[in-house]
Amino acid sequence: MSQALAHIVDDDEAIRDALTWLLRTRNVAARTWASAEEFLAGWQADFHGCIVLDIRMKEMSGLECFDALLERNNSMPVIFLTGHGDVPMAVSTLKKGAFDFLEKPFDDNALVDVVIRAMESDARKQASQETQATVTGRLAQLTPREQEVMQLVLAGKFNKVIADQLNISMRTVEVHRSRVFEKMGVRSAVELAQLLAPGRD
Amino acid sequence: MSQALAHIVDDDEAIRDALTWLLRTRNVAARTWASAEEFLAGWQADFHGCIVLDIRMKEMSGLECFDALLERNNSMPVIFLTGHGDVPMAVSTLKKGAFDFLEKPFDDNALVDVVIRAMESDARKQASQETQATVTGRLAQLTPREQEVMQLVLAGKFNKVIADQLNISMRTVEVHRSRVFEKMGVRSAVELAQLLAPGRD
DNA sequence: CCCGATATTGTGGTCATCCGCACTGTGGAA
DNA sequence: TTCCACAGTGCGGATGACCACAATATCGGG
Repeated sequence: MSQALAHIVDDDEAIRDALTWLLRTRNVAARTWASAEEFLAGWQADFHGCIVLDIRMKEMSGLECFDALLERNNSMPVIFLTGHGDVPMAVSTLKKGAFDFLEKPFDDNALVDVVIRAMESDARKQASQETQATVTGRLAQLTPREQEVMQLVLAGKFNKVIADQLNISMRTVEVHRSRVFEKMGVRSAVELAQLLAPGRD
Repeated sequence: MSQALAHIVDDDEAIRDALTWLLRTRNVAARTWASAEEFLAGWQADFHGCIVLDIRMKEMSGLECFDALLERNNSMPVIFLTGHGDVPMAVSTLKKGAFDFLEKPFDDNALVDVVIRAMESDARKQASQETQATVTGRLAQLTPREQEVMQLVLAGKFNKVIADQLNISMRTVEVHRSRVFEKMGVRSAVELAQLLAPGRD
């Protein structure tokens, strides 16, 4: 997994260097990209940290870049920088999920604070997504029959009822049930319910 | 429970009348308030629908009114209207949870669409909050001892272990456990776990 | 053709759950 | 003082969950 980085996307080298220096003095690792196209080309799904995105750039704008990232299911928080902001633009980006929207000239410390909050937010999201991925992975290891039985167990049905419904014997249900618990890493139906309740698929 | 209303808060009577008419033609019930103070005085926790809030008003501004509503745990979505919007203001209100932020002059149909989406959003939130309130209410009906036993049941412990831990007999645990299921309206520990997993207290 | 994964079933037994019935004790409210 | 909610306890039985041991059967590869 790649390290958490603040990705600075701006076509002005002076700004890139200034921001990088600013963040480094606060112990925030940064990487710079000279254009939206370059960033999108280098972007990978396992990137973590946050993105500082200038809106007015040559060729592809920050807004277009943001839309492209949304389509790729980017998970990193995006902080917009703009010189001539207008309200509808700010509103629409925030409603689309941007983390913040700052107008130049901005306060150096304020930007760094926002970046740090964004990176903390991403770290939290990442942690919960990883546990979620573990659960999903374990679910994938279940055979079709086991998943079927699991659903009925979660519905609170007795083994006897499940057996009737699937036209199999109680003993077979017990075997599947046991394998489900084993593969999912739980030891009771209660734990299973708690594992699957917050964030179903 | 009160009906869903679009609450229009603006000190300009012409605007209030225009918005009311606009919404009525699209079958959205509206109620007007001539100032932030008046609205806050009349506001009740069981209001539902949405709030259309002008920012620049005599005496208390829309922003101050919004902050007051946040402190009262208002649940209705707030749509800001402003003549001379500035970006930081829009950003900060949206980050504080405002539903939208529109600049005058705005498109009539666009505003109505936003109001309708806001009211739909509130209806959904209200529905989930009501089921949550039901659960919380039932939890409140449990005696302290019953809550204690419930926690241990949810931790997946056997009645025997619970009995040891609370220094009581297994039979007593069974009685409490049974009462918990009865009061919470479930028939198994699995249902209980599912009821309490999404949104703990 | 043999192997592994999947699905299935039975026997017999242990442990846990759940429930009705009967009973004790305490502390606060009417 | 009487009534009631709350807490605690024992007995015995019915039912469900779980497990070790033991098997059969299908299917897709290697």
